[in-house]
Amino acid sequence: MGNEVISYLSKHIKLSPRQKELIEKCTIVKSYTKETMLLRQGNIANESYFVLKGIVRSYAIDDNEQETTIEFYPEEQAIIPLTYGKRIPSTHFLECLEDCTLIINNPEYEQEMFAKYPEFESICRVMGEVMMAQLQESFTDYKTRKPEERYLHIMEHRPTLLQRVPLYQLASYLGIKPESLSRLRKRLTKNN
Amino acid sequence: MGNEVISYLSKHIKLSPRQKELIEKCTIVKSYTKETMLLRQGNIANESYFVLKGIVRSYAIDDNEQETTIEFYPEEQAIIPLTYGKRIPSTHFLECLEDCTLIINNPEYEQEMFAKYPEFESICRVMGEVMMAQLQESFTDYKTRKPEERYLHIMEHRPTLLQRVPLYQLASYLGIKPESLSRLRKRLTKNN
DNA sequence: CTCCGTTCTTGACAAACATCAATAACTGAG
DNA sequence: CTCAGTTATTGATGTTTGTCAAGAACGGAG
Repeated sequence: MGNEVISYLSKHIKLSPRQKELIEKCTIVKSYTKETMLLRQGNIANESYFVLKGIVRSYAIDDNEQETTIEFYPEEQAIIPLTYGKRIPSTHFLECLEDCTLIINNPEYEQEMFAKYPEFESICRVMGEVMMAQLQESFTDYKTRKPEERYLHIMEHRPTLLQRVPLYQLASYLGIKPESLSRLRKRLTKNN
Repeated sequence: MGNEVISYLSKHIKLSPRQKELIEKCTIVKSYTKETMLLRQGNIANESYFVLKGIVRSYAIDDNEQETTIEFYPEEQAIIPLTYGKRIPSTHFLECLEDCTLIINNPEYEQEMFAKYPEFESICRVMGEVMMAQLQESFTDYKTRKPEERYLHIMEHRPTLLQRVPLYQLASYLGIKPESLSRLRKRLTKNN
């Protein structure tokens, strides 16, 4: 069951057999139905996740009631809420877009693990660095590309997203209104 | 000399006297003149930094030779390049916009520290989490706000930036062309 | 199958930004 | 002080997105 985490981590660091065993032993897995809210804006985020099956969306609602999609997390993605482990209210929602199977983690459990197995801290640090690099890369991408280019980039690199996610959510992810995404898509099909 | 790092870290975690001593002891400080390139696109990033004095700009140049400013790092900011500690070429430039005094770190030195003082790993992990939260917050801000709102946000929260940074660089940071920033500023002064 | 609510598309028009080109303001070297 | 190079502003014009409104397509409940 924890094999997916191991395969995820192995892409970034070498894990000893002992560490693999450790991870396998310590994962807590839960399942959620579609539309479940894992976290609401304003609540305290005391869990982090790793997606084994399904897809989770992170989004925020601003003062004008506008929804902004921060990220889609499909299989093999770690989700660490912005306010994870802090005592401040969350700025984001976390919603299951499909039935999901997730690995759950929380700060207390984490601390326990760190104390029991010091190597765990290195693993978490590396994992944090990986996520950081990914986040910074998407930010750079976002600033560098126009909405149309961002759409094409997704078409190329995450094509399954289009089948799994409603277009109005994709639009808010791209930073445009649904109407604009619709026209953008029309433009692209005409020019081919 | 390392006092600034301690004051920075103390904002986020409680440091024991021993840890403070440790940090003070282990910092390597260097100075650079204005316009020094700390890192070039395509090179390997084997240093991370903490700004004691001056301001550093991170930017990328895309296929169309367009410059995109990723971030400005003034005093009390940590700089960890996207590709830090990896063997892949950097996607970013790092440039001193003023004469700078920086604390230097590198992966080997880090590892040495981790081995010598295991508590150092916790400190680094927390620091990583803080940076991650900041990054995610700016990303959300960027997606949520229009260029004009982003400009006003900077006016309010980082007013000194306007005195220290050329407008064309600020424009690329806001995600618009210099001409548009110029008009935006004109609009704002007229309406007051 | 029908109906209702959600999601997606289309149209018309306004607002903001991009682009190209010219000029003005500023800065530092000599 | 003068000149050259960089940085900032302004103007004219086109493209893209936003907005408001209406209708089409889709999907699930009954």
